[in-house]
Amino acid sequence: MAKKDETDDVSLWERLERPAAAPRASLSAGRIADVAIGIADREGFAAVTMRKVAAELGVAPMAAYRHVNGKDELWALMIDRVSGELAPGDGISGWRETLRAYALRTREMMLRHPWLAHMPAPLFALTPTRMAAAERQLASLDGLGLDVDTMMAAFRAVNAYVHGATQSEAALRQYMEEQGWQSADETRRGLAPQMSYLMETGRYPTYRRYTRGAARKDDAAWQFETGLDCVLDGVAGLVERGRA
Amino acid sequence: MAKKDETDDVSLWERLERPAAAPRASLSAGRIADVAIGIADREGFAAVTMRKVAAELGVAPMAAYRHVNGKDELWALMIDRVSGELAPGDGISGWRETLRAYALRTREMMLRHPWLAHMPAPLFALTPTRMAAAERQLASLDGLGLDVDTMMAAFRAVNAYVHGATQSEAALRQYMEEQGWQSADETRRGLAPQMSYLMETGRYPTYRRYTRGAARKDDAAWQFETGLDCVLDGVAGLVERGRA
DNA sequence: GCGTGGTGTGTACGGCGTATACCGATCGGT
DNA sequence: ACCGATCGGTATACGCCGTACACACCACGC
Repeated sequence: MAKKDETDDVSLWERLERPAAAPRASLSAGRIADVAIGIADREGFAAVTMRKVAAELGVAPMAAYRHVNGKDELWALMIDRVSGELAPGDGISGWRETLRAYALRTREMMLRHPWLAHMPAPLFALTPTRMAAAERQLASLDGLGLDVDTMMAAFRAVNAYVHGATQSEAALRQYMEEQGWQSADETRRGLAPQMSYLMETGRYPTYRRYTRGAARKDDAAWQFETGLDCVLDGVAGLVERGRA
Repeated sequence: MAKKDETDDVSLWERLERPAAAPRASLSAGRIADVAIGIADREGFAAVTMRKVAAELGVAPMAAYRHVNGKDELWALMIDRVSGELAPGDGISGWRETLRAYALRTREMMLRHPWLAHMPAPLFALTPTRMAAAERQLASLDGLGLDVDTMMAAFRAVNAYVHGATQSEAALRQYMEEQGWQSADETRRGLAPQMSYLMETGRYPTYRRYTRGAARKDDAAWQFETGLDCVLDGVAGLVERGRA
């Protein structure tokens, strides 16, 4: 009965909040997730293997399955753990400041853990730590005269932008690391063989003008914040119209 | 010499544009990619296997490797093929109409092919068909008084939003399909065990209010377009300031 | 007629996720 | 103080995966 069936039936998160349940265990879902996060940070998403996690814990490959139902659940745990880095400090007030702070911290988190870009997206919604972040952002939009649908749409718009923008930035960084490229120039040199064929077709004149003449081409933070402020300006419009 | 080394050295895209190179082959990179896309559409991202693709082509597992360097290259091909569905029809004019049309079509494309959400992001940048879409969107922002950096930032902002928003929508749909849930109500019922524990903690009052009282909770198109118009409003601000 | 090179095949290797059966230690009830 | 139940970790095994490598075939230019 007890634990095995519990692992099947009860929500992962409910199980997690009963630390007293297993005092004589050397493993725990938290330790497993931490080791997995370490591997992912150091060696990339694909290197996270049930067997490698177990090895790093000095334990047989199957041992982890007593605490985690499978790889999917491990992923959910990794996301939840790492999302603890999201909560911004005190002293922020107002919806714009709140959403902006979360956006910046989300970007930092995803750049610190580039493997997040590979995670199946639905997992992102349902972990408790992520829900807490969502709650705080939603609450900052409360009381401005918006209906709940519009509040949620605004929240989602900002977060969709942040995820989309940071995913491509993180994935590029990770790709650079895999290839051993250290700088933007080195990357351009590495990508040149692929790129030059495309550019020489003459089909992409505007794009070409950008690669030649842009001043902020390598300033990822500027690009991110410029886009972010666009989205926040749009939300501000929504808020004004809602207030009226 | 010839083909094997060529497969290693020359860009995939350059190879593709020489159809005359191999007249007596029964396979081709295009056919392989099409079959792979079919499998991904029907059975999901994880079901795309070199072996399964080969089987569907009635060919030995290793045969595909004569035309495609490995699974990564197959992915790039799949993305490029499917991106042909992006180009919007005629009769659109102005940056806002152009960006909006691409956004809507990108969403439709990603919902038609939910496996796109699982693709490593850098591949998205460098395929010829995607570059063509980028070029057309960038060109629509040209001549408005924006510098190239700002043009690119605006383009990226819209596309980041579109990808982020549609990824989570597509991933949710795919998850529903995996679970056999057909409707929004069925999904809520299926998610309830996970959800109710979280909600009953009382930590997410605003979120709870949304799940109870929202009118457009299941209108994904409305949510997408509301967010999209936010972002476009933000870009409009950028354009106005650039014009001044 | 014959080498040559492009195309598909067969075999094999190492790694993966995980089902299943197992074993010793520990605990609750008596 | 005992004893079954249960829990944490183990050992073994299966069927899949991507792909390296050596080989067989066939069409062609000479």
